[in-house]
Amino acid sequence: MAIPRAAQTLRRTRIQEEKEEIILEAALEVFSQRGFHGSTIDQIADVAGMSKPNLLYYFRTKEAMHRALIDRVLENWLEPLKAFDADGDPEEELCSYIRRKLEMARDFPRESRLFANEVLQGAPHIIGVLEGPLKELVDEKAEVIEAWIKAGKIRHCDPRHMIFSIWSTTQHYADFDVQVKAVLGPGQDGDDRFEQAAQFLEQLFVDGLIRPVDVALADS
Amino acid sequence: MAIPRAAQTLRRTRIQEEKEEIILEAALEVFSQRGFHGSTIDQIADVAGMSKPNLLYYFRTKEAMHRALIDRVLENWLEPLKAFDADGDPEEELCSYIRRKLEMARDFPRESRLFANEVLQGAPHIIGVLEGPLKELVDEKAEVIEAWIKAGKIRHCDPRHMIFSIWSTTQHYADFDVQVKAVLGPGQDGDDRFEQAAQFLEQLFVDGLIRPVDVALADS
DNA sequence: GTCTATAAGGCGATAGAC
DNA sequence: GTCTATCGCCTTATAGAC
Repeated sequence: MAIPRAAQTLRRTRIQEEKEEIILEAALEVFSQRGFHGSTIDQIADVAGMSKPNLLYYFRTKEAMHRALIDRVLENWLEPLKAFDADGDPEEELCSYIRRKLEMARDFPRESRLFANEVLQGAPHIIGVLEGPLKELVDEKAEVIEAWIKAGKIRHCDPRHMIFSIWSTTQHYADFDVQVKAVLGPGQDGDDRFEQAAQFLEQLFVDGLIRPVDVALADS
Repeated sequence: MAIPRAAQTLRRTRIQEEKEEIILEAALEVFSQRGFHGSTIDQIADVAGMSKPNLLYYFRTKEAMHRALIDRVLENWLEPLKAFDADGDPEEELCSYIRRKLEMARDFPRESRLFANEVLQGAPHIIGVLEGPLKELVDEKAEVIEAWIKAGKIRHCDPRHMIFSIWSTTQHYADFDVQVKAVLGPGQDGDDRFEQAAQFLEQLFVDGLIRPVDVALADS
């Protein structure tokens, strides 16, 4: 028996949730690859193994599907930055943040590309998130970094641009994966490039932002 | 008088070139903002101030327009990396490359987004360039950097991932401009963020890759 | 060279049977 | 809940007058 639409947002059956899960998984696959405008409901229906009208039974419009997907993915996406801790050791926190972000680029490239596509095209659906929750989160973490600077634990630098540089360098391996693989050539095994990236980036950020402050220059 | 299509590629009149110029400028505006699939010929025609059939007189298909645009923009886009010189001082070369790339992000953000859109969606139209000319160029520059490393002029690191990190950090300010502006907030005047980025990135890369090798740690 | 008109097909969304 | 059929719009591309 059909359940009225209004009730769906309040209480959903297990089956409904499973179907929505399948649809959103397919939507992630398609939206992340071709962007919102480049994607069609047909493509998503194909991937989901369902008919187009059936998809539109669960999500009334293409936009609703996209919005639901964004909402669903956004939480996990911001988690690494939230985990950034003021009490920890700066070098350890920095490295662990880089590592986490690289792992996400490796394990959840579609999520990264979903947001990249969105932001690249002007972020029409999430501009509110960027100016609200995201900005507040960055402001909060920027204060942590400022405190480290004032305490002499890391070099003086602009905390916000430091965060940008971590975002860009790590997400690059998800968003521009085709280019990375093309430039590195075919001699690579599996996920080697992520290991190499981790090593390079940890060195870059640690030596660039931390080491010169409190560690004497000993070995090369 | 209509000139046969076949002749257009061989010899074009000034007027034809000017018209094509206008169309490609409009195409850049639209394609860079919405990606290939999200863009319509109508939108490009509007921006160009011409009728849709008129556009299709100069470029027979939407794909042809896109291809011509990519070809046209690609040359300038690779120039900064080509200018990377083995004979120069590593610190100077590195800084000047970063500065150049940041200037391009500031002055030609549409070109950056055009490629970002393309690569993000799997680079269907330029995969050949990535695997051919781009890879070769990077290979060549990687050797320069390797030579610097062996000469003890910069720290040991992976040259290709070093190039990736410069690309990603600088292009971030073009491709994700909306997000950068949202996070930095409204208190910014004009292009301040590019100045801040230049300062941060030069410090990061110089201290992270060069200074520890041959400069004693004196001042903080 | 540029226009209006239109063909041909893709797409989002709905109708209604089951 | 899921299907087939279809509406109505948008988009690429062409035809043909000027």
